[in-house]
Amino acid sequence: MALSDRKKQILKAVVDDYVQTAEPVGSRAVVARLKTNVSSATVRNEMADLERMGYLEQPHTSAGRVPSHLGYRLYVDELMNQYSVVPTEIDQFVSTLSLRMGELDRLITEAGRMVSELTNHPAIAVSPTMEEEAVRRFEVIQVDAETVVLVLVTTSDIIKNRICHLTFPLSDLEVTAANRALNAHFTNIPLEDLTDERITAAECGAGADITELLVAAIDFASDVLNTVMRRDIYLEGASQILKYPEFHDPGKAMALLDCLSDRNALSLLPVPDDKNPVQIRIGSENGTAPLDNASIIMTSFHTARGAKGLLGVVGPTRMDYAKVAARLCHFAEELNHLLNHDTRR
Amino acid sequence: MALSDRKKQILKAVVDDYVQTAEPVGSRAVVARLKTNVSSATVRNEMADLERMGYLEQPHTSAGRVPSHLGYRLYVDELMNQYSVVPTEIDQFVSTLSLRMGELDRLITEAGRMVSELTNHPAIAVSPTMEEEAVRRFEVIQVDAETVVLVLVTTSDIIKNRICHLTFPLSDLEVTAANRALNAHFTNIPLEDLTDERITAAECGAGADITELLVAAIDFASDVLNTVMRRDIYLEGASQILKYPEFHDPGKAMALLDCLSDRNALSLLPVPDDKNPVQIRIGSENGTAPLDNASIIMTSFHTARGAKGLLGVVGPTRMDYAKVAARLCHFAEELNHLLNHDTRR
DNA sequence: GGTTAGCACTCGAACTTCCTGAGTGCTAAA
DNA sequence: TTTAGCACTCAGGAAGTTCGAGTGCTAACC
Repeated sequence: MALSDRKKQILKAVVDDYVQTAEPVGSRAVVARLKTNVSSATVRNEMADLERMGYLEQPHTSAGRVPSHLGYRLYVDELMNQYSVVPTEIDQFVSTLSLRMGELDRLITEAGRMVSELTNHPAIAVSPTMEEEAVRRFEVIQVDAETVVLVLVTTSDIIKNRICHLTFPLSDLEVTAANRALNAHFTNIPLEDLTDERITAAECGAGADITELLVAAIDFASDVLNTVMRRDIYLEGASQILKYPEFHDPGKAMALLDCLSDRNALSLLPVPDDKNPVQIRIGSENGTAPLDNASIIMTSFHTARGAKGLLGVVGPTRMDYAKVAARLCHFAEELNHLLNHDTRR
Repeated sequence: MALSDRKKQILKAVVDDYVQTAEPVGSRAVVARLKTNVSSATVRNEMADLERMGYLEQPHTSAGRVPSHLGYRLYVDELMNQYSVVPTEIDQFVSTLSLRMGELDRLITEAGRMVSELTNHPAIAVSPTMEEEAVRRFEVIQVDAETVVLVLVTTSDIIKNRICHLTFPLSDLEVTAANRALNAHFTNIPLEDLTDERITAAECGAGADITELLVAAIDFASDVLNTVMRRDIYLEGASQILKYPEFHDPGKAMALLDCLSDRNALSLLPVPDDKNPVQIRIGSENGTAPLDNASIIMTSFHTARGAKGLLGVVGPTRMDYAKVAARLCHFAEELNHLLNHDTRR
């Protein structure tokens, strides 16, 4: 049973009005917002229909109507305006971020921070990962006799390092040997194959006593792969949620923030795919109590190596979906540009 | 004019009670908390004195008393109990953090996260820096023909890296030359001396066309030094503030969080020194409106190279100073241990 | 002198009651 | 099918009331 065009217009008007005012919308307000010359009584009848169909709700008899989750869903899927993004915001986003290129972790949190600032919502950022990650390149850098820095580059171009104090001084030769051994035996193999036997094997081939260094390096590598493959999730601009009257109740606000600050919050997020590059999850669709009055919009971005990260926002169900989704899309796009073309700076 | 011992005991009782209940404290509650057998009337007289002296305040005539900032100050300086920290908490702190050693940035935020969790307050963490920072060591690592990773270690052992795509392929020889040139000409000189003239000079000595690489490296170095010398400030567990009734008003909570999320929040923080390794700033002592009802406790930690970072918490003025300060001290101490002894893992 | 019992007084918090007005649903006419 | 009209509902605010925790003061007491 399809909705008449007028019903859709009325639903759209209700959502638009409610998003702006946060107050239940009455029939007169809808009339004021619509161009057509129908009376409020007509609108009332239509609204009663929409309520019966599940698109609107009434907080109490003598109040106006509020969109239901179903109403928002229809709005998001069919009705909402295209929103154009102000270029200055994009500029701001790009110029702030281009200062942080090269430090991937920081870039992600910084992107979250900007998104939060520019959308006025708390932002969620998830660091990019690939399904299978391995070490692509090892490097041992000697800082002083007993100190080295271990650097490794992963398959998806993430670079990590660790400073490492040894109990024995190392010669140049040993450093070179370690370098060769590490790159020969421990690159391009998956995490689970970084075993002790391999270390022994590598060591035999090296012809120098560098066990300590090798062990440290492999230890480091497995830490890194563990960390990298465990996607990190960042919540930025949490306090923004307090701007919205639906979260003025500190209990609700805390429940929301706590559940998103959790390291396992990832499982709560909708993940965009090729068919839906922007995922919108509304209220109870989130499937967990603290998020019942919240909506989440997520997009993805990817690094040059194809690792996929996520970027999104949380807000009240009464969220300006059009505006926020549009911005988010643009930001993700710009992030892709930054990550893929302009790698030097 | 010094306070009598009994007055001090009464003040202490008021603070202790108020910290626990968040309700103005009446004379009877004080009597119940004191061991001495004085009547509530006596306590009332003393409390009236304490109010006249500025240590207590009365929200309204028919209510109990609340400590003033001055009262908290005296409490903190002279009266509060020594608090002993539960070892399990320290264990938790240490074991979580030891997983993150070697990534300094992450370590700091993670430390903040733990502090916030274990104290139930939002935590502030400031990344360590030295007054003067320079590059101690450069390394150019070739990933493929046109791609290198630049790694540098700063004076205070911070390690940063950047991946760098060049327009020309590089030979092994050129990489070695660049390495040598960078370490010969650009280590141990302060940020402001990383000038173009030096690049030209270095290049002449190198005997190979590696300008592009050198420029990129120096560019990177100055970025890093800029970033590193600009102390970064992290606010973790922001939502904790909502636990406290004094910040149930979303406006106040937001004002507080916004002012601390700001990148320039550093100037608002008390900085511990040798004489006061734990700085406590109470309410209006903070000198800015959004922090009038908040107190800040800060301690410092330092890296092996002596760079000093900060770790602290924010809370309502009605904060359990004894408990929080004690924990914070222990955490900072453990962080020092981790950073200075146990660098390998 | 300091300490205490007793008492009148104060005033916020919580609970009523009342009123207002926005908004509804329904009916009957256009 | 639309509209005007009207009776009805009910949240939210204003005004009034009560309740009780807590005070300051006085006068007696040690």
